[in-house]
Amino acid sequence: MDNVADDLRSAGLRVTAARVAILDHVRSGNHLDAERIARGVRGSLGHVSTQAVYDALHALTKAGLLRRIEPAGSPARFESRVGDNHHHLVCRSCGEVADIDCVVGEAPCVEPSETHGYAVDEAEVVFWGVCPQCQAQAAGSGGGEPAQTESGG
Amino acid sequence: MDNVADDLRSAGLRVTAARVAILDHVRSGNHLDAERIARGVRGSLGHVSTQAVYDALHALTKAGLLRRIEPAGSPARFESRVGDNHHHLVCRSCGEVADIDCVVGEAPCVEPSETHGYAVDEAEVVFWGVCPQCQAQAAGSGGGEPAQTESGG
DNA sequence: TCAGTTTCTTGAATCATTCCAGTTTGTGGC
DNA sequence: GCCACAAACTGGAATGATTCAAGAAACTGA
Repeated sequence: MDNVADDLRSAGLRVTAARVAILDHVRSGNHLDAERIARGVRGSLGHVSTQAVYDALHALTKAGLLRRIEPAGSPARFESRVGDNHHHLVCRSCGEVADIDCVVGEAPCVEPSETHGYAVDEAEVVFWGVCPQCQAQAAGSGGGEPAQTESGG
Repeated sequence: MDNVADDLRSAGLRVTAARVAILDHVRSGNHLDAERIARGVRGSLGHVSTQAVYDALHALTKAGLLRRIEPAGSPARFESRVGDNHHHLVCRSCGEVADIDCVVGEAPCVEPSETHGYAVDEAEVVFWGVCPQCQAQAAGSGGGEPAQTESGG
């Protein structure tokens, strides 16, 4: 528990109950959105304002202790695995997010063929699919309705 | 111009002035957001409700005539290049989006190392950087403030 | 032209997130 | 342990993108 406080300190951030709880919460249950984090933190601290949660999340993200990911069509999520440029697997049905290690080592991902003059500093890869649970549910309900299946491309 | 109407028809959509104008507009100026599209369409048709624009964009996207992209932190954008699974280059400073052909052919992009049981059907790659214009501006203003530089990973 | 269905209009609502002003709390020095 | 300062938190309102709802208008095929 205390290493959380330590991490905050070494990142140059003040150690407050809210921040400790938030960081701890994100570390124990990864890829949570702001609301879920707020709820969890309130469960342990009693009361924390929404604003405090957003503020802390921004501070932690800026300090490099959290990483913010934002899959299309769902609110921002936060994860504690920072530093390695891993990628994500998002379920179209339930929105669940899973981590994936860099696809082919690392170089190919960050080396676009034409940069159009852009100064590229990061490559973000998101795989879209259906998670095992939703697959099972869809199969179990006789091929029901797996939320949205836009079949984009 | 009429091939737009044709495309609508062959996609099973009714041909209305709003839809023709919207599809035409997106094709001429790519990667536009809903508001910009609405403004442009109003410029040619006089008046179109915001709702009609969103509705048409959804219909066109669902029909496969448009593709919706949603870079983190900016409103949804629409592009007319569908079918090929190309990727995108997004400017951190101004939000501008550019197309990039698939990085390494196509296979590596859609083949994550571990799928965690997910049924993966699409890989989305977004390169983050700074566009030439914003680079020039930043250099011109003596290294000013290029919006946000979160230095994520 | 008629009927039926789809699409558009207007207005309000929703959701995630941010802004503001004032109070509280953590931190370092004494 | 106490003080002062800056950072963090509270409560409330606001913003921006998008969606919902109900009724009017337009498109399509007969």
